[in-house]
Amino acid sequence: VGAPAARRAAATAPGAGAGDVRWLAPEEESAWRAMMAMMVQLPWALECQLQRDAQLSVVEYHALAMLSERENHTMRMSELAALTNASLSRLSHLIKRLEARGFVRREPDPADGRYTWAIMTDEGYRHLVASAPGHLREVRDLVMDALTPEQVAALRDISGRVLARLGRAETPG
Amino acid sequence: VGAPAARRAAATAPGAGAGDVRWLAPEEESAWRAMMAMMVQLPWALECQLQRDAQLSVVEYHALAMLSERENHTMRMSELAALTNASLSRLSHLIKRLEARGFVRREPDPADGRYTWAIMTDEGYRHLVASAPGHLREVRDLVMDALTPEQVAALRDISGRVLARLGRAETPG
DNA sequence: CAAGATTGATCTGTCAATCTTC
DNA sequence: GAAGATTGACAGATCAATCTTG
Repeated sequence: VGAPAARRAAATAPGAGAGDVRWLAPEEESAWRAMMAMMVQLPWALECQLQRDAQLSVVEYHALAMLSERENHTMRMSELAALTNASLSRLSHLIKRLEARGFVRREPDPADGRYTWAIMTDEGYRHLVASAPGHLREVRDLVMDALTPEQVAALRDISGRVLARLGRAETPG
Repeated sequence: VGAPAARRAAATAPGAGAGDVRWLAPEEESAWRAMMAMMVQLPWALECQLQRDAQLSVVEYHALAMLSERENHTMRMSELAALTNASLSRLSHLIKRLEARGFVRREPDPADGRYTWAIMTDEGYRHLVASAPGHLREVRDLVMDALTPEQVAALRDISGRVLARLGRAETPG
């Protein structure tokens, strides 16, 4: 992970537990660099396409897509935040913007006032439907069509394993 | 890619070229969702660790790491920007901050004043060396140790293919 | 005037309160 | 008081100039 020069130095460094570090093997190093580059450039490309063609960010699109899968195009803010990998605070800001554009509206849950329902409007739905083909084309073009079916399956497994590690740390103690 | 509900609607939509869209197969859909979640959560986890333990962002760490690999810990701003997947503007702001902390300094190229050299200081190098083990541990823990050697190799190939697609679009015309 | 680099305005996300409801 | 949700202040990235050098 970067810094072969730092590696040499750390290998001879006195304290700070540097001695028990297992550095990356060359295959790991190259995999890591490629993955990091992809994780920067791919989201960026998706952002550009969606912004240009649909004036939406990827999270905004994702939020609308999640809502479209629900009865009445409705979901609690907290659940929507979890599904879009966003903090509640971020989602709140984001939905406020979509609300100003008329794509979503909010209502407190009549049964339990602590909850807020995010409700996609018909206009929001139309916008999503109009935006979907272009976004999908980009995903196909940059990822799915670049990979073999075996690689797509491997990608799912790999992502699943990494996500399991990530989830493990979330509830410390 | 999201919106199965939108898929149904788009399938019956009249115009706008929605008819020629090839939607994602179920295996593709699940791979895509897992990958997207990973691409959000993994960078975030790395940011948290580095920020907490070394007061560095991932890009900042990456920039220092790239500098550490060069003779005299020196590189042109434009080259460093390319290697860190950052825009020149972003790097300029970023280096300014690192400069204020004494980790880097800048000098115009004596031979060609258009170029600027970014030079990592000894203090910056010491900080990088001190930060590397913790960052590496996180990468191992969340990714490398979660995967088989075959999966690591697959990840490199997959990333390479996607990066090739991404690179293809950069020079339009 | 083309390319490297910097700057300032703006937008978005994060963080740390705060508010509300149960 | 705990959980869902919102808010405002701040930090960082982008974009569109701008400046400089060759």
